[in-house]
Amino acid sequence: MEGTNYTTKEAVLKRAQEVIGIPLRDVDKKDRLSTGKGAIGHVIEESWFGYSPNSESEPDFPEAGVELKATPYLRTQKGIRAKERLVCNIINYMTEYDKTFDTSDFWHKCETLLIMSYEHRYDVPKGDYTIDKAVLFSFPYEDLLIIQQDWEKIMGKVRAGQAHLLTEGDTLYLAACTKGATAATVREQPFNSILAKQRAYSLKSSYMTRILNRYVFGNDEDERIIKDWRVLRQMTFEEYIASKLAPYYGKTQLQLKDHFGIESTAKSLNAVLLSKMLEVAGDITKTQEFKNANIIPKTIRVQRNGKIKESMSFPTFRFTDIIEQTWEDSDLCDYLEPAKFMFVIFKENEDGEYVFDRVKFWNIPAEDLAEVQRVWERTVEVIKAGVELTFDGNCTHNNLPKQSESSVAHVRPHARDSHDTYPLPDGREMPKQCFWFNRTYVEKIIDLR
DNA sequence: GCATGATCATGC
DNA sequence: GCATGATCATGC
Repeated sequence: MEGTNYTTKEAVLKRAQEVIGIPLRDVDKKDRLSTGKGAIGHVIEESWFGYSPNSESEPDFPEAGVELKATPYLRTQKGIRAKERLVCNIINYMTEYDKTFDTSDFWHKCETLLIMSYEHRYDVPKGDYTIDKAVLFSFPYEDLLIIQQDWEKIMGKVRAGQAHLLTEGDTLYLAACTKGATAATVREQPFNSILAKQRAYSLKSSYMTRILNRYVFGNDEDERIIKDWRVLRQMTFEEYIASKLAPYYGKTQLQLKDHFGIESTAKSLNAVLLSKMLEVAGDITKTQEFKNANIIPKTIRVQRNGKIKESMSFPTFRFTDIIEQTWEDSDLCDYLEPAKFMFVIFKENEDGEYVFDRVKFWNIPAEDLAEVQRVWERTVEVIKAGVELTFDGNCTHNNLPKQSESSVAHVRPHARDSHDTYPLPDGREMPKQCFWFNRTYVEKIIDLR
């Protein structure tokens, strides 16, 4: 049974707000709290609103047109952050593709959300948790335009017979995340006999962080890149960025510096240049669009010989953490799969100066993510078995996955020096390491080979 | 010339 | 003090 006792948005919201501050162990009548994933949502639905959890295509309160979502957040030094993506309904590839956004299952179910948020606290029993906020959420129009573009992109792949190639990084705010008992849960798709992973519509955790800050906690807005959202009726976000930057293609770093009157050091120069070109006052990575969509800018410098000198690094990992993780919930997968990279490409000219060539938006394709997974799993194996370290009098060599072993990724040190270490599970110390994209793989991504 | 290990520089 | 982007040094 669905939440039929609450037939208006106001009635739903009123009831929701009455649970604020009550420890969940006092709310839970059916001893649901200990049941793992989704337990808190179930407690609210069953014990507070008095209906059984459903996974149908109707919203939880059909007459009121409201979908209930209990969602956790974290308090960090940098403020409120969503703990995870918000997962909505499973995508029925077979029926959804010939709908429009307005008639889609997603919009039917999630047009209005009742967001009930609670703080996730490690080492605190779930019974002590309380719902802290309950708000009705409708998507602001400027976000909705991007979400519609995201929906079209997802359906574009389904219509092209590529549902099996969907990944979270394809889109900006609304994503198709995997959902199923195991990674092997698959479904049919309409234009290809290859079975595709079961996926659900989801709001990226980066976008959820924004919703929580702005609409649930009422914190200040970050600066927007797109001041007048109506441009998104004419073009996609990526096209807009490219249109703003294109006039500067072909200029050297020095010319751009002069043009904008910047006196900056090498490291932050490119970030500052980007901000100027996009007419953003502050830090480009702090804008709404970049934060919402998890866009990670990376500068790539192409040498005169058409090659890239260096591989691309990612955050370091702790040996003792990584062996506790599975690939699906690993830090690396969390980082890479939903990320949208913005490569800012400079090319060296005859005079040895770096010329702004272009930007390229990119996210990792499913098959390459699978290769990263292979490298990651081998890394975990080696660490679990005990890394072999040999000192040749100069350098310490190891047997973690090397660049020569994969076409995509490898593991290498990323530390201040060889004394900047993390402990191995057996107690030995090893210089901090991280995953890197192979130099040659980056060259392939930006069409150099 | 390139892979691999090591380290520097900057900003928060 | 640390994370992160960037780069160097050595040996095959």
